[in-house]
Amino acid sequence: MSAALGLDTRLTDDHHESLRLWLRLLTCTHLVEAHVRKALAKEFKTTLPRFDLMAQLERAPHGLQMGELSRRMLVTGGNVTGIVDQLERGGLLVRTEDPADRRAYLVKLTKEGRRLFGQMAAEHESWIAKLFSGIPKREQRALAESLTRLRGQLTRETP
Amino acid sequence: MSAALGLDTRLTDDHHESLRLWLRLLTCTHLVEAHVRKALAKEFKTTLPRFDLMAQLERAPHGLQMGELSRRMLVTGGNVTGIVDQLERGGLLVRTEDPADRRAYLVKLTKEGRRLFGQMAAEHESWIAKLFSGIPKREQRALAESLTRLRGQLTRETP
DNA sequence: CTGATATGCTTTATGTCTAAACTATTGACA
DNA sequence: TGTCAATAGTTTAGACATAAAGCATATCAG
Repeated sequence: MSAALGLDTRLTDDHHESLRLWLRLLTCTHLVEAHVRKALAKEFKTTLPRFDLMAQLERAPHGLQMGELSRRMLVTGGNVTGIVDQLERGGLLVRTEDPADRRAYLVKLTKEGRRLFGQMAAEHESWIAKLFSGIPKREQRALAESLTRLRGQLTRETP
Repeated sequence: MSAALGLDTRLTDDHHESLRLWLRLLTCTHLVEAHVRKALAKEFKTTLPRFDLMAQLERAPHGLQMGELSRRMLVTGGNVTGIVDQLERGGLLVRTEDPADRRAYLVKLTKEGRRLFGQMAAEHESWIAKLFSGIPKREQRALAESLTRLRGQLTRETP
């Protein structure tokens, strides 16, 4: 945690401004991730990737193809296969045939999956709110907007 | 009841604002990470965690204990063991005895490790600069400052 | 000095992630 | 229509990550 602090303080040169920003991004993300991962494990015996995948499905009631899940989660296809396998074994989602393409599945939450995700999402939101509670809402909004521009830049840069 | 309801919806909005910020952070970090990971693999046949570990050692010429590496990199000790093993096998660092504590090592870059890291760090910095080049320096600085406050909040929140 | 406890590191079991190779289906096109 | 590249998904091998248990050494209280 004092990790990037040491590195950052050394990078006072203006040429390193981007590098410093990147290290801050990385550190903040890791800190939040660690907190959420532990909370999900403790409270729900589950993991962040599984929660993430369920969150994607929640927003797509008609189901998503594996590849679409992969793109939205920014992970590779093989990875999605494994996570879907586990959630399917747990009865939280199902692979259904895609009537339009016999190579593809449409992955959908089960009723139990929706029920459980509802519980988890509510808790998750309150964890996040608490973690960010020391930052004024105005600043949070400004941060989010800057990051939106950055995201646009990054997706244009790396298609 | 209606008073509580109004408060509730306002809190929920705040929650969503934080959640939005968190998702942006995560997405931007993943995009940059993916880019850097691929570049490190392609140009130097190495990985981000190894690069990261070497970066920590570079700033500590007298060497670092495994546990200190673990704390600075925000990962568990067992993880550091594996990465140090690989870099040691590759001749890029050495475990030396800690004269002050016979349980501990001091891990140090070798001359070859310093040489290689120098090359990688220069390239790495230019990749990052390019990825962030669409964001004005002034905005980058503001972003980094906001993230510094957030980092402070997070390390206080999750000790 | 001695025993209890804490610390530094490694090992193990499990889960996540990538890249690359593989199977099956689709779709374009000559 | 027959061919063949592209696409959807899975599998494989290997690296990274955690938590938890284990071993060796330090440290401290009595």
